[in-house]
Amino acid sequence: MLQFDEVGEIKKGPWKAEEDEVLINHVKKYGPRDWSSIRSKGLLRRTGKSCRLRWVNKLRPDLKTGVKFSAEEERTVIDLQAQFGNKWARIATYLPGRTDNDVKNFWSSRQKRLARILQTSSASSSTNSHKSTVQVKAPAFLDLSSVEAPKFSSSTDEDSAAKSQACSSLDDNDTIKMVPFQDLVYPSTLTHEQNTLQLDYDTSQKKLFPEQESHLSFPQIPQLQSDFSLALESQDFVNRLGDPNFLDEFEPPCFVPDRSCQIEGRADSNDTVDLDTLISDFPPIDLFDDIEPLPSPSEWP
DNA sequence: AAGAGGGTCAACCGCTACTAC
DNA sequence: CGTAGTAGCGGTTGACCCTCT
Repeated sequence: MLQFDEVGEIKKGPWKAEEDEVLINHVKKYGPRDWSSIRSKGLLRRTGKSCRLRWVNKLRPDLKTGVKFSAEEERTVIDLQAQFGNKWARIATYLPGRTDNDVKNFWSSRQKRLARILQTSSASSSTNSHKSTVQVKAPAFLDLSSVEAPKFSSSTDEDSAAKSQACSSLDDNDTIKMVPFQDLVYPSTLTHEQNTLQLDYDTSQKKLFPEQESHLSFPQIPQLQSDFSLALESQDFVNRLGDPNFLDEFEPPCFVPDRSCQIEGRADSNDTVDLDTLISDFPPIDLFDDIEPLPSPSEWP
């Protein structure tokens, strides 16, 4: 329903096609400026602010309207948000066709989703003191015998160092390399039987990562998953998931389930988390905290 | 089929920065 | 330098749509 300012007859609410047309004509004539003159000339009963917003967010000719954020764009936003914070307008300058409003809405949705998932996860594990178990059902073609259990059950400095670099990622040649990643919690044991990987977590291991105590409940798999998420964005990588020898490229404790795998978290509950959901929901907000800052905008291609 | 819940999007509001006088 | 007007930005809200139960 349209609203009117009692004093100035300011029109609010959704824009009509006729109003858009007037606005577009004004911009064609004078350029994207003098927004308040639109009202003073009696062309529209909208404030200058409202006109500017409408142009910037909806009428600009170069906008990607109705197109979802690509994986590349999502990565860019996550990356730049880690670097710049909530500077949506600045971030939007790196994304052709996207407005600050688009970026803001994307981020806000993502935050809500993450919050909801983490809330659910912590609720599901809150009744369990020190143990949680995650099972990964791998597709038949994966040879789980090639997966070795990590040896992270003690808390020596050596292991701690190993943990800090125990996250795999892809280099330019799509091969796996180890990179520092401190946000992971590793299973105390990893066993496999037929087509199921079982990861047991001893959540009492607070000594190693006291600052990560909040992560020592269920969502360990999402944290591992963040790495898969990065990896799976390489199409070639995805294609090779069907290769029976694929896992041979991985070093323990890394394993890469197929997208169709189901991951079950059993922290005193029977939660089932769909892998695709996890992939789309991660990497976590702080995933990029430990990587080097991006080059300055002038250095961008 | 209907209601609830969640996600997305457009638009507004309040504040700050900038600019002209 | 101070002030008023304007532009721009980030946060928030509400409507609408879709999915699930």
